[in-house]
Amino acid sequence: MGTTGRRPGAYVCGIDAAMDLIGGKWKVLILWALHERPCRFGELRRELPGVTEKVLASHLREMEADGLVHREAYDEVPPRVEYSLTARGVSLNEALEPLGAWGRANVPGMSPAPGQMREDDDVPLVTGAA
Amino acid sequence: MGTTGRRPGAYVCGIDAAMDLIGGKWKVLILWALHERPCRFGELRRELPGVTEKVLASHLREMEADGLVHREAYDEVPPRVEYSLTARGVSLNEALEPLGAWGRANVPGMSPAPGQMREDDDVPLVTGAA
DNA sequence: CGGTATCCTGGATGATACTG
DNA sequence: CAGTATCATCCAGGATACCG
Repeated sequence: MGTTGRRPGAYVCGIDAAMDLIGGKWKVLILWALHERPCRFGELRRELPGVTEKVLASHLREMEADGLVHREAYDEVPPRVEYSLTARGVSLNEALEPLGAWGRANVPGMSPAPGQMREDDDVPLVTGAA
Repeated sequence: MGTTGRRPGAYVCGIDAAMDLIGGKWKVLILWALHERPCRFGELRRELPGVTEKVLASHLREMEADGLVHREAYDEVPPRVEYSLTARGVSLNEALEPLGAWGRANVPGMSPAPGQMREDDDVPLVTGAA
């Protein structure tokens, strides 16, 4: 699933183990969107400009299998499904924090034109949770 | 270069910006190895079981271009080249710390058989650099 | 030793169409 | 709305061979 293709328990260090869970092209963005608020499938799709249903669904299923995302299906008509982060997902997101900060500080092309940016770029910076 | 293919400055958040720099299959491992000590090309190759020269060279060139790795070529016979981390590389490595800790704690298949593991799994945890 | 030059492949990603 | 099914594509990564 990940980027490394090193899945079968042959990880060299914790980082590439974690990387395998977020290696998908949209996974950190999903984590990101979901950490804001639970989202329905369609909402999520709108949050991630350019993702296709197939890929989104597939990523979501993988992340669910990895225990990062919780899927709640309501048996209604029309159907409604809500995705949210599990505690594990939240903690992963927090572990990703410093990397995000580093990227914001060190990667050019991050400074977005005002009105063009996602304001939610300032994150909680929690340290107490899992 | 990265995993996202979102390079041209169209990053959604700092995390995927950073991810783009470490998305290569061996990049975090290179960062990892180099944070231990500067390495020659051949050493590096031995550190990363399974990497090919082409890919290693290519990753190294990208990381050099990204300002993460410094390449020092000594004009000797036989040729000698030493790779080391730049301050930027060191700081990225540090930003990766929490993710590594998360992976070690949360991903099964990480608990290595004694003697099979890399003991260098405990890292400096420096906070003052870069 | 420290690479570069080619060719090739798998699998992740994308496009499109269809369904309960 | 929330997906699944199929087919097409792209390219990072790998294999191999050769060079200064």
